[in-house]
Amino acid sequence: MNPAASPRRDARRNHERLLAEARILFGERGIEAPLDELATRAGVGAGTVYRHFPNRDALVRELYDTAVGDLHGFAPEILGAESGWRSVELYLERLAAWVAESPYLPAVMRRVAELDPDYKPGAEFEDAINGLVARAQAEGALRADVTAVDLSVLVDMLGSVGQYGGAYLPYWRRQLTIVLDGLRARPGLTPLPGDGQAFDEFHDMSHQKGPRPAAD
Amino acid sequence: MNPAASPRRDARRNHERLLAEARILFGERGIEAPLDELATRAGVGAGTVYRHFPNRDALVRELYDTAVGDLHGFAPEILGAESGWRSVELYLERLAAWVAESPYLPAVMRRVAELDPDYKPGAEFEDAINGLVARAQAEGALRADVTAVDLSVLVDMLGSVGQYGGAYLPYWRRQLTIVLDGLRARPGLTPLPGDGQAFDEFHDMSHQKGPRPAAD
DNA sequence: TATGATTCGGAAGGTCGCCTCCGTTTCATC
DNA sequence: GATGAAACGGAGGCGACCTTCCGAATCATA
Repeated sequence: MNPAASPRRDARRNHERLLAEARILFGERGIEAPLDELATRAGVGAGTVYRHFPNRDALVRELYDTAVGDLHGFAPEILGAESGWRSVELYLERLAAWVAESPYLPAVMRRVAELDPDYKPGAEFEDAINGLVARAQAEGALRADVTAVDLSVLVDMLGSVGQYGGAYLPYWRRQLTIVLDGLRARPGLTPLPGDGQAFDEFHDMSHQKGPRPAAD
Repeated sequence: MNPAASPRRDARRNHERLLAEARILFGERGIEAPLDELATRAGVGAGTVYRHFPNRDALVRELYDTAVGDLHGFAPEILGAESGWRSVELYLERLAAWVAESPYLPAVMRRVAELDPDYKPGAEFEDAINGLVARAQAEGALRADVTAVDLSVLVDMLGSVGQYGGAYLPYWRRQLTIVLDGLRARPGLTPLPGDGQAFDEFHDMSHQKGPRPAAD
């Protein structure tokens, strides 16, 4: 077979269908959900799942890569905002909304980190986020003691409502508003305790590579 | 056997040991982790697990009940604070810390809600939390448009760092500080969008009983 | 529409974890 | 320390899920 040949139409359709159903199934039942169930939902046989993804990890990896692809789609709007502060708002809003709507993401990220600890395609965004924070702080709009990592953690926190089955998706922007009010530069802010983390630590954290609570 | 008789000492010890190891194991691998593994970690045979907990759900229920018991321990300090605002601070700090240190909790709560949808022992705290919010707002310290449910959601969000394997546990109080600064009453706050939720909705959300993202 | 290559479906074997069962051990009491 | 009751341990049957395999179906090309 020609390795560069484009796959047959039914193969491509099944591949996309499997990815889409996997996002839903893994979001509902976790990334250990039975692949037989995935086959049923996607309307294919079990064998077809394994032709497209040799094993569960290959499927998880591909979900991860498509998620990183999603991220690229957000960059123009967020970075092209008319002010640094507006970029901060968009960064929190757009990414938290995306995380909230992608409940399969946290588990997928953790699994990928277990498989390939040094695979960090998100690192390419670090400079952009740092620049966005610096711009908003230079405007005097964003409090001076927050770091880009702090904002990224807030995205994960706000997006964590996605773990709750979608019931809270219409409401979480109230918390976003509170957070944004807490990020505005103004007199009398409480200084943030401790030092901000480095991006590497943030990656390890959000992919759960750090120390476990108290394993044996 | 006498139903009120206190169990033998070895039985009580194994029971506690199993609960403790289950919290760790479920926190690391989810509540579907193999019970054989639990037996091994607790240093008992598989049969002993099933004598203490007829099935996995019984174990999950007991973990839930001990967690609700934990909650009672927090009430005196939080409600007895010298001001309403200080109560708000303590509420967010103590409970978020507890959630963050209990990564098994979210999954346990969801499972219990599936098993007993009307079992809501936490409802007894509603009045206390509402009172705490009212007091802080009457002081003019807490922004007027937040509800007790908003604060409870923030607790879950801040505590969600517990899902990340403990790597972020030393750092999340930076985000707590930002949130508290956003909760302070002051001129120029952005009004919170939409209406606050009722406690019933919050229960259903945090136990993931609401609608799922897009199940078939 | 004929042909060959590609993809599909689902049966079936293997593995892993659930849970039971009962001979053995530990505990409480005398 | 002797005795009965309670609890323990782990082997093993059972079922669910993973994964492979190959005849059948579908697609692309002429």
